[in-house]
Amino acid sequence: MSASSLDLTFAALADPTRRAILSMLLEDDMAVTDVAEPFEMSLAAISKHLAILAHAGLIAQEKRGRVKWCKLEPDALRAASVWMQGFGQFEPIHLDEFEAFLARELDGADTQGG
Amino acid sequence: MSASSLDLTFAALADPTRRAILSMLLEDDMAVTDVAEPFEMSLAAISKHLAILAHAGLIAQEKRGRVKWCKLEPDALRAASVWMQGFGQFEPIHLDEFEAFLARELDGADTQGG
DNA sequence: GCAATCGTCAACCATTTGGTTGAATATGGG
DNA sequence: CCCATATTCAACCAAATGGTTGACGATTGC
Repeated sequence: MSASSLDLTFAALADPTRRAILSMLLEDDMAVTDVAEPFEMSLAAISKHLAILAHAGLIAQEKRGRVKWCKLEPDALRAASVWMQGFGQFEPIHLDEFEAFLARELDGADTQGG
Repeated sequence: MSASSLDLTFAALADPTRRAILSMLLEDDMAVTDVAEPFEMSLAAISKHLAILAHAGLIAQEKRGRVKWCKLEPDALRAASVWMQGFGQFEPIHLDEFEAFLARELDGADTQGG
């Protein structure tokens, strides 16, 4: 209970399905059903994942009509990013690296059956 | 099983005790017993936490004599940092922010009873 | 109005997680 | 050698996690 913001953020990011969802939302806002479409799990499971992401502040959900739109809230990553960079004091990061990651992650995260 | 590197990293970081341990190791290498000292949980519990951090590559453990030394491996954070920054494209991060975080985290992570 | 669509809720289940305790395995020192 | 120290192992436990299914409440459109 009452886990810290960092707890929630890192825990949310620890699941590959949730990271894949964030990657999808990076391209465009999506309805819950559309988020669920590429995954092999039930809509209810995706709905739970989205609730976890929303609770961590990583996405915002807005209901318009019967459709609930999900959009990325990248600012929520800043706190965690601050935390991590404080340790590493890394050189600047290049987009290439990030895109390589996304490619590797998406190549498998959408076929997880359990 | 066979969780990805990012899975392991983020999952390891999701626990406040483990983040507190990393913060401690930021200042100096430490023996397992000394790592455990400020916490209210058993040595075995800390030993498990350290194993999780080591498995995620966030620390290295080297046994010299009967003492097992733990040291930070900040490079392991780079992959996760790359991932996160790709989303946020944040402005440069200042050490002040990080230190503020550490202060807030340490002010409570060592009194968690369960 | 009524059926179809969108999404969540509730109950359930298996597995993982984070902790405990007590015994066991090094290792070091008098 | 024998005892203390340092750490892990093994068994156990409660609670959390990630999934399922079926029923349910909203909303839309014919």
